[in-house]
Amino acid sequence: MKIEFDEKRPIYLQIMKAIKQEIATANLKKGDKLPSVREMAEILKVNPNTVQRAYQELEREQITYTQRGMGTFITNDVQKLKSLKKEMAIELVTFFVNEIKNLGFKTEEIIEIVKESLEREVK
Amino acid sequence: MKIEFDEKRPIYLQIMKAIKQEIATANLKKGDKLPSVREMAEILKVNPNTVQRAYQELEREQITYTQRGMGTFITNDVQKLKSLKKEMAIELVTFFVNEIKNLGFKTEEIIEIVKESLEREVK
Amino acid sequence: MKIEFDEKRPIYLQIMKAIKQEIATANLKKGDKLPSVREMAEILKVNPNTVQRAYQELEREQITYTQRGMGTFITNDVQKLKSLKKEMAIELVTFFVNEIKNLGFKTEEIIEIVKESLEREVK
Amino acid sequence: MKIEFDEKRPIYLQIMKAIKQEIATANLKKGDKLPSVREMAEILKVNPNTVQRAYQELEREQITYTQRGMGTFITNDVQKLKSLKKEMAIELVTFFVNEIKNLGFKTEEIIEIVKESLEREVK
DNA sequence: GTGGTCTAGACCACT
DNA sequence: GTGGTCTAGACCACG
Repeated sequence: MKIEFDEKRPIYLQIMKAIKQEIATANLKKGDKLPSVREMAEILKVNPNTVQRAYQELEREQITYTQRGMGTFITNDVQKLKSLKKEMAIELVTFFVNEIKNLGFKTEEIIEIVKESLEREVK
Repeated sequence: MKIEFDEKRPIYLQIMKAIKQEIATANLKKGDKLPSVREMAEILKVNPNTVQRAYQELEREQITYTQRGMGTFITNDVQKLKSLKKEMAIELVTFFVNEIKNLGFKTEEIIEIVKESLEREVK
Repeated sequence: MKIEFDEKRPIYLQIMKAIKQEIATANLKKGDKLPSVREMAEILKVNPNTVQRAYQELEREQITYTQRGMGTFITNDVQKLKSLKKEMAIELVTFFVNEIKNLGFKTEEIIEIVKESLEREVK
Repeated sequence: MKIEFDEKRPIYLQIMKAIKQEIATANLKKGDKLPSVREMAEILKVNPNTVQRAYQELEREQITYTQRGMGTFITNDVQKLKSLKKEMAIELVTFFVNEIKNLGFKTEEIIEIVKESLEREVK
């Protein structure tokens, strides 16, 4: 796992997001063990406390669970994992649609803009 | 002008954004006078320093200009104002496309999701 | 505010609890400002990070809110504050009743024991 | 014996507590043999080290004793077993009374709350 | 080896 | 001055 840190946003949030994306793309599956706090800290060239913070928040969101002395694991609640991808997508899309409407674009225009952007990506 | 502040993100940035959106939707036009720092501060129930900061940054981006003793005005550079809308849209869309791809969605799916979301909005 | 730290339990949890008790006993009321992180750290002879952690968790529980650059305040949600006392009491009592039943005491005995203990306190 | 582990509190303490409760409710009597460390570990789906630790501490508190090659047994000191129940009850009650007073409840109120809670339990 | 907590000290952006 | 984040380094209990 590699992360290009944004420098502006809290690192622990970026770690959380990266892990969530790994789950969304099924690179991380239920029950998978995450690297230990120290390992991950070394991988990311970051202080262990920062990783700890990220793991803690993930656990609070019930995306991971920890077993004393064993490590941190992706939850076995498959439903949770499925809904995670959906939730992230919905949040992202509604944010996007809101913002773009605030700029005064109409429905048809928006579709057009997105298509354009996607084609540009393909190149 | 009313803003629902997020409290988590810098207030001055939220003010800047709101003003830019007013410009994008043509509620604010070239040469329009902005409320004075104090007026705006009172309207938004915010510290004058915060408004000051927002105005300052807007001027640095050459979206506004100030005339001593007269106040702060939207720039007369029409080109600037036009490109503003486009820039904001592009930035938003590329951000969106990047993020949604990171979630593992394919091109066709993305269009579908956006359409769905737009239809939901219409209701 | 003074706290006698337990040494066994996390300090930040003990700080949180102390603040909640201040609220329950109405020593802290809606909108009251808490000492700044640094002040409180000095008062309690504790590292600022530890106080920070306590404040953060309190905010997550919506018992406090923070205003950027202004400080941390008790929530204005009176309902929340009222229910806080009730919640704490209920949690405590149900815990107690559960535990004491697990020891095999019967209803009448329990009342008796509590009364005894209260009389002892009075002395 | 079944235990629903809390995962937040040390497992070995939870095992100790469960055994003590079995004694308090007379499900375990003087001289009774406890399951071997390995058996118990399998029953509770727990690392044998953890059970070992629990048994060790129980022995340190002279609640059990071990005979080499024979296993671990509840002490024959009937006095000890009787006082165990009393001790646990006293500790629990004084803790409860302390806490509830810290919430600002008065003596009469406390009795009332406990009664209410007990009635609710009966239903 | 594992996570959890804490101290010390620092830097930053915001008000 | 305020909260928020981070690093460095340490200690602890647990498995």
